[in-house]
Amino acid sequence: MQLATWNVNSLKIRLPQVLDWLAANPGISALCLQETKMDDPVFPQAEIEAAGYQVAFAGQKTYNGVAIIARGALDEVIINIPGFADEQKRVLSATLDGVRLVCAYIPNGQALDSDKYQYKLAWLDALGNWLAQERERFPQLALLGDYNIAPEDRDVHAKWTDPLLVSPPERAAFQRLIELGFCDVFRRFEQPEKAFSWWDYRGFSFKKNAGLRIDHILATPALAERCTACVIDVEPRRHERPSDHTPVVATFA
DNA sequence: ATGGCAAAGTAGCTTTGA
Repeated sequence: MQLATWNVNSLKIRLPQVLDWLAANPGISALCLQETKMDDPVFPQAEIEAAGYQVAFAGQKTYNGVAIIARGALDEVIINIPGFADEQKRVLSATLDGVRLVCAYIPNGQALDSDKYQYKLAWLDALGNWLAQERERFPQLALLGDYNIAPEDRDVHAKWTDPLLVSPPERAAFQRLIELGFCDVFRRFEQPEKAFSWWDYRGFSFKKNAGLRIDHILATPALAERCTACVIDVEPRRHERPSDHTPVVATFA
């Protein structure tokens, strides 16, 4: 089983790239998308199903929007974090072959003095509270998405000066998930130095590999022990008109 | 200190992202 996450920064623009990537990677069991940026009535469900997949989605125009594309049936689909009032469509959960998938687009935060930063921290608190329960209901659970947090300094290129995405409260929120028992499966394996999942569109950042690792796959212990590989696939970032993020893929026995 | 790039909404720009 292969699980993947990709912030596509508009599915309207990126749908052909998503379908091409799935065709080139036929072993993918589920692909979690963030920033689809489209309302449900215009979601390209028919095109995705025609390619041989099932899909669940929770859309919003302009901002946010999440979806899960899967090879099999997606059961018990839930939108957002239960009990946490949120206008924004940022979380979508479903069960595939006994594995609970949580697709999340964690808020960016904009700036440390912004209301959006406080929203981000409150949001992460609610996510942690909820997942503390979900991991009991679903021993095999993966949290896949754009976390908008670079957990450690090695996940950040040397020229990054903005405190956002690396601030102690943001990293503490990530660490809390680790303390709940979730495993950053990427770090279970030896990885190249300067492995990033996002590069700014500006200033030839990708060419210079000036990026951040902010897209992650966290797994409960029972699922993490099945993990045999986790890689960042930079190929789509080389494409014409790419998303600024690239897919992260984890393989499970 | 600032812009730089891309996308969306909407029609000359602004807002947001990370």
